[in-house]
Amino acid sequence: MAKNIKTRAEDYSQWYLDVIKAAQLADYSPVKGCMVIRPEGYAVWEAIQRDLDRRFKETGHVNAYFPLLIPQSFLTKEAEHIEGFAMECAIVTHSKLQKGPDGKLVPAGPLEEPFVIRPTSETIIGHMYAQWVQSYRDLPLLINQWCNVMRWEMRTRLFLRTAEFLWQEGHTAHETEAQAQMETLRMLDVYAAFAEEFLAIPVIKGAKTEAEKFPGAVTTYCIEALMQDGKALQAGTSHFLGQNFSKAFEIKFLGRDQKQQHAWTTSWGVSTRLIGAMIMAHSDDDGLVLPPKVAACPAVIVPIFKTPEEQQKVAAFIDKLLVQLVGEAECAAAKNRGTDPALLRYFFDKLAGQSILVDWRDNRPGDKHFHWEQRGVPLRIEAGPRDVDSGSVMIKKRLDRSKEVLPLAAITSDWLRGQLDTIQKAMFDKARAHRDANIREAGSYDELKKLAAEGGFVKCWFTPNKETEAKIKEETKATVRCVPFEQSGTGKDVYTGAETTTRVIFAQSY
RNA sequence: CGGAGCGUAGCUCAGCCUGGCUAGAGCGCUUGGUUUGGGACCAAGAAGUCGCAGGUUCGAAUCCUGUCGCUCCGACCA
Repeated sequence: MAKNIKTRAEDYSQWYLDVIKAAQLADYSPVKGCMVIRPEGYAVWEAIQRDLDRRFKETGHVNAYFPLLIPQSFLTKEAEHIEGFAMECAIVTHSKLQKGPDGKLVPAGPLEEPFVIRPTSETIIGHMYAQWVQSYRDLPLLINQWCNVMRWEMRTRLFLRTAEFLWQEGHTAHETEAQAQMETLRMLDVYAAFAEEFLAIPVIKGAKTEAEKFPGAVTTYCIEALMQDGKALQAGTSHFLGQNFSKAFEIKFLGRDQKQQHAWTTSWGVSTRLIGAMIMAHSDDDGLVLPPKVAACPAVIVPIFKTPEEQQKVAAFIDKLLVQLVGEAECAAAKNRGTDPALLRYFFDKLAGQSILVDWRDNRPGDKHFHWEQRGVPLRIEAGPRDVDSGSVMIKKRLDRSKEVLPLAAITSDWLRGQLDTIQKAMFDKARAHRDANIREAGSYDELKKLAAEGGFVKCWFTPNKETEAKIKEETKATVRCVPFEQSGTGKDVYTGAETTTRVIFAQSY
């Protein structure tokens, strides 16, 4: 039992923070609501970026960068958009600091037009697209950017909601409505596949209701995940923006019909919130559990020894093990990287940025056990004098705490890949089983109230409507997380009793 | 932004109510030694302008006012 982590049953919120702290994923910053993402945490973001970016390229997108500062006037061009974001904008109003009468620095050089720090980039990108799009031949325009954005949140939580966060935002412009619609759904599929295959988090795809959609969108689609405490978490969104932004920013082109028309645009994004989702979906009372594909270190080798003689003996044994896992060339290269000799890194998969660590630190084996366990490393390979004598190693799995003794010859790179794949799949299956066990149906409003209070996804017949949703939220704390794509049949609206063809998922959410 | 709680060493906290010696403990850290297959032990040592700013007082970690930050609950949101 980890002594620095509260259990989920004791205090779920504290558990979440303890896991982050124990794994050294992030730290608080001196600025309210902001966080420092530490190397262990940033490695998770890099893994996410690497895999998602590949998926974006595979769907024909290219990366670019648009500036942090947006002229304030841009925000006002789309009415719904400004209404949605006005309350959480940070504004830059001055260009310099000067010493005041009391010697303290005060802002000086007020700007003629204040800049808003991007809460999202639809406006500035719309402005640029208006210049870049002249003809139907310029379309589609498929651009993504990786950047930070700022939303002045009142209540923050590490990774799940911070004032500044990292994300990617894709912005596309199309010739026809159908093409933009198709793009919106295509990227939602990319997100869903990514969440399930890479983060091992099962998601439900669907549409947001009018009340929950992105300010300025015609339709917002989302992937919704269920956390271990029964709360839902929006893991990604994809917006069909119609012509709202192209009209606000004059993104016009000469069509095939020789007439000027407005482009159809989309935008879609996922953020560092995914790291929070991953933590809450998989971790346990002992700390972080990383899906193998996310882990920068998928396996750590822990030598066990007492005397210098034993250390030498074990070192020779581990050298053999490493040759089997990463090859001789990498073994030689690893020793010349100038990193901490007590914590050597051997690249296992350079493209995926994954390396195997060998923990030669002068700690006790028990310390190392907790160290790597709390950091979520999927596999531990232990080798001590007894193992050397028997020609075997001890394999310990983070996910289920299982132990297994295997002959040295069996521990090859293929074996490791196989193990990691198995663990990845087991993690997804486990999360899906939890999710499925927590989807329940409500036939009446009383039942919805009861089930929503218990947590989990609650399915029921319901025709979305802003006023009713607000009332239900007030009474149950639950909101419509999404209107799933799969729909069939009819039933009685859980609130009004009227016949409806729409089934939705309610849940309390993050 | 409303309600509640908390800010004292890197971490967890005691001391505050009832103001008064040089501000404490455990863990962690450093050094030395003994140890080492699931969070070792002994010894020595470093480390704090008691969140910050005012005020009351001969004297403030302690009382008062303000302010900032964190956590939880609510409203808002990726």
